[in-house]
Amino acid sequence: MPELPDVEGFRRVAARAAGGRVRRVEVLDAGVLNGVTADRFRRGVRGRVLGTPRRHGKWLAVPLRTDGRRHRADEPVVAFHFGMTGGLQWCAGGEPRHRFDRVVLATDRGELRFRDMRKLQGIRLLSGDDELDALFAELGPDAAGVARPELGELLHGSRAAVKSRLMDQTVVAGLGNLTVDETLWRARVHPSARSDELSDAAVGGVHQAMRTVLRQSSRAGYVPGRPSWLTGHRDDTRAACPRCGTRLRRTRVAGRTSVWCPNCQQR
DNA sequence: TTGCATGTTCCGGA
DNA sequence: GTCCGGAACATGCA
Repeated sequence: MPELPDVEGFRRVAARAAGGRVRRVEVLDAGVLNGVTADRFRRGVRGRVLGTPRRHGKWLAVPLRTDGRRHRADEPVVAFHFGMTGGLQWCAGGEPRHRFDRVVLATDRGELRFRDMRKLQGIRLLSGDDELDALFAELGPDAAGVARPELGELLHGSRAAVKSRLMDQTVVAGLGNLTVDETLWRARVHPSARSDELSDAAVGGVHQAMRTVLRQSSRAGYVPGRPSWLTGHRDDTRAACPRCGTRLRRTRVAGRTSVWCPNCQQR
C-alpha cells in the first residue's frame, strides 16, 4: 500500500512510540535489513530512545538518542522504506505477532513492529544526520509541500509521460501509482501526456489536485476508495467514471496499470 | 496455474 | 552520452 499518505499514517504510529527507550530488538527476518547486519542493527538500536519521526516522500526516519532530551546529529537514525507491502504497527497490549512481522522494537510502553510481506526495501541504520541528509538529497521535494512554480519547472524539464515523471521519486517524492492516477484524473490530464507540453493551466490543475488528494488521503492514512474518487473503482474492470459516467480505461503507462477516463482525460 | 500487486532498480534501445 | 520505457526483482494472493 504505501505511498505518501500511508507513510504519513506510519509517521503517526511511530510518533506514539517516541520517547520510549528500546529495551529489546527482535530481528525476526534479517532480509528486511538493508546495508546492516542483524547484529549491528541490534547493537545500534538497543538502549536508545526513539525520537520524533520525520517523513520525506515514502521514507520515514526515526532519530535515536542515548542521553539528553534531543537527538544529536552524530547519533544514529533508523530509516524505514515500506516497499509495496510494508507497514508499521504500535502494539501496547501484547497483541499476537503477525506472520509478516520482521523487526520489533520493544520499549517499556509497547512495541513498534515493522511488518512486510515482500521485503523489497526495508530498514536502514544510518550513522547520523549526514547520512540521512544524503539519503533525502537523492529525492525530489516532498509532494505534499512542493510549490506550484517548482512543480512546473520539474514537469517541464522532461519529455517523459507526465505519469512517469510524477512517479519518479528523484523528481517529486511521495507519489505512487494510486495517487498519481487520482491526481491526473482530478486534473483531467491524460497519463501519457508529455510532461514538457503541459500548459500552465494544466500544471496548476495537477498541483491543486495533488495537494487535495494528498491532504485528504494523509488524514485517513491511505488513499480512500470513496465513491466520488477514482481509486475506489480501480479493481472493477467495468467501472464508470464517477464524474461523467464514461467507462474507465485500464492501460499500462510507465510500466504500471493505469486507470483513467477517456472522456475527461483527453490528450 | 497464471497473472497481478499501491515499491525501486537496472538494462537496452532510441 | 542522455533519456525513457519496460523488464526484473521476491513473495503471496485472487
